[in-house]
Amino acid sequence: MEKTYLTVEEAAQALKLLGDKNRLSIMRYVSVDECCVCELVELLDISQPAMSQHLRKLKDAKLVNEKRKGHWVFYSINKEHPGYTMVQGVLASLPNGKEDLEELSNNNMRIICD
Amino acid sequence: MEKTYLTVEEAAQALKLLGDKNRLSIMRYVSVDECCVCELVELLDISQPAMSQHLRKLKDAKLVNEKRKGHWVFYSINKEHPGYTMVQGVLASLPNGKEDLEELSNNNMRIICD
DNA sequence: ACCTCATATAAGTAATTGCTTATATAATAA
DNA sequence: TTATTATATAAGCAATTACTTATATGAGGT
Repeated sequence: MEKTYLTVEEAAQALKLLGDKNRLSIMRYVSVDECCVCELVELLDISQPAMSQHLRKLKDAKLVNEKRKGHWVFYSINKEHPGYTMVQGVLASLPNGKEDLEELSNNNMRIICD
Repeated sequence: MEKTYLTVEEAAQALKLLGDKNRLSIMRYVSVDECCVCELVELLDISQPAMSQHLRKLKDAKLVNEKRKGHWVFYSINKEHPGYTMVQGVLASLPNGKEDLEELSNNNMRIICD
């Protein structure tokens, strides 16, 4: 596996997006499992439009994938992004989002959206 | 060596600073060797006040150290920063700044400032 | 067709950003 | 002291940011 580099511009563009605590948390969660918008709203405690706007930025930068399932739209980390390795490195220095997602499950809050 | 985590806020603050191509390049250079302001101005081709302002932000966040030597002020990466490991991970996905610094040396441009 | 739910978009706004130009400070040399 | 050099700071400004509220879209159920 050959090591490939990002340009400074590419890296800076991705890092700028990660340099917001809400978006960084979104990445933390969608790197564990795909999440629907309402789950992320629940986890981060921000408004639905604010969440939608953050997700659009991440999607425009191709850092996340979008997938519709009926009413819901699920987002997941894009492992094909050239900066994926860098992003994973960043996320590795943060506590894993898995616990928070499991807590959502335990409270039967995954995909409630009511 | 126990693994320690950053908070999302701590990481986001550091990443926001890295999310600018000029500051990211500064970090790229000062991680290789300590650099004086005029060298960084030469390397990045931005104005001296703009450089000074970027350095102040990095210094305020303690991502870099400052050291005076006569006329010159040298900056170097702060290995004691809690986010140092994360920063190194980010820089590892970029081409090393060493070549550019060596080119400066070859052109006898290190600490000219004239 | 209509209603509801999940999500997206639009428009407006206050705060922040990264620059510019001009000036101040700090260190050394004459 | 005065001059020179390296760097920092101040003030101003256009662009960008992250939110808000209001409205639109898209999918499913009745």
